[in-house]
Amino acid sequence: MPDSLPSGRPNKRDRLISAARDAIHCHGYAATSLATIAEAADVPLGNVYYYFKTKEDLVRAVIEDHEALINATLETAAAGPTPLGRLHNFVAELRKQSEVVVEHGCPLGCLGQDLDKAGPGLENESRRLFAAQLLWFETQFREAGKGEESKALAIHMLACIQGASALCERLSSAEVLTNELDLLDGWLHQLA
Amino acid sequence: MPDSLPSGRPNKRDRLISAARDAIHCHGYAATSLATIAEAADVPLGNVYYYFKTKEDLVRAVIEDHEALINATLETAAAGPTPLGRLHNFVAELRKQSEVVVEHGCPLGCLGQDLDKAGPGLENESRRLFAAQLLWFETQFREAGKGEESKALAIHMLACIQGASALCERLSSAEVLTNELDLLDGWLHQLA
DNA sequence: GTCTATAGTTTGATAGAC
DNA sequence: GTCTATCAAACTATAGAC
Repeated sequence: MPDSLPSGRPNKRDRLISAARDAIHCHGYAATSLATIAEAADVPLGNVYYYFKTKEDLVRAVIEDHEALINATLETAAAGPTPLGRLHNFVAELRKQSEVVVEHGCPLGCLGQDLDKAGPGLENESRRLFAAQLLWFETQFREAGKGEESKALAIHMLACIQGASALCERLSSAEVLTNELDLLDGWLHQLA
Repeated sequence: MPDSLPSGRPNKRDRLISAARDAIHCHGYAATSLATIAEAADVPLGNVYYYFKTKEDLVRAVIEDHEALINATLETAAAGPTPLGRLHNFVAELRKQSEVVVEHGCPLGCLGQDLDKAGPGLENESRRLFAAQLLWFETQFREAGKGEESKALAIHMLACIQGASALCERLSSAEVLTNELDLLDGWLHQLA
């Protein structure tokens, strides 16, 4: 019988993914052991391998989880009348994460670097973390009439977000992130 | 008798630091073993501990090496008549590193994240990697008459560089980096 | 200063009882 | 599906001969 549904806590598979996501965000992929993840998820170590054949398989599920989370955020931000307004909405969503970012960095950005450094099985997965964001940004810019420039604008916007998040963590200053997001809002305003 | 000076290759200590710097840049701190570093430096594993008491000590020496390298780059860029011209010079130096960045990311940025994720002994060392750069940027902006705004401008410039480098590696596109550096040059020009 | 051998621990992964 | 016990490999670090 399945272990989830109306009952108290999520099933073991989801608990493992969630625990892996958090541990990898805090300590990095290479430094996070399956034992740590299993303990945090309250699942016996040997049982992990029933749900995920390898550590690589588990992090692949974590990537999918991140993709679902960012897609949900994009859907939230999509509730706005104008394309530039929707981009402002997304920036507003980022502001809510500043406490997490100052502590452990951007979840997507950190995992992206980890994947680029990881072995040959994972090194091409990092672009997936940013694909949805980039496409959504580009779509908004295109709808705002930016034409062929839209893709470059999307990349620039994501680069600013990633750089601001990295520096925010490195300097342990949430103000760094909020200041840079202010600049981003100003930049968007100027594009109108 | 010392193992360096006019002879062929650097002494063992410097070889270890250089090998550690490269391996950590390629594969990350946590995933890089002392055995790998020792082999690349052509030093027996047991001998590493004569020069560095722990792996942490070795990465601390790598940090100092990075600080020396970035200081040398800043000195090169400092050869210019105007402060904004010197900032343009620095951007020009960054352009020369685009092949390395697209392959393994910004050496300072990657190590910075690794240090933030590492244990309590290293997590406060990452800001040292950026301190010299930030101070030098701020000095140039101040000399350009930007006053109290100078520090914020320095942080913004470094954030743009770091975000561009990260996305350049993530998307395996050197063009991402060069495009963003073009924007940075344009931004500096506009500040004049 | 240099190097071999190895201790002691942790890791990813498996076997097999229930 | 679940869990204990454990393997084989890799790791940081040390001991001790030279």
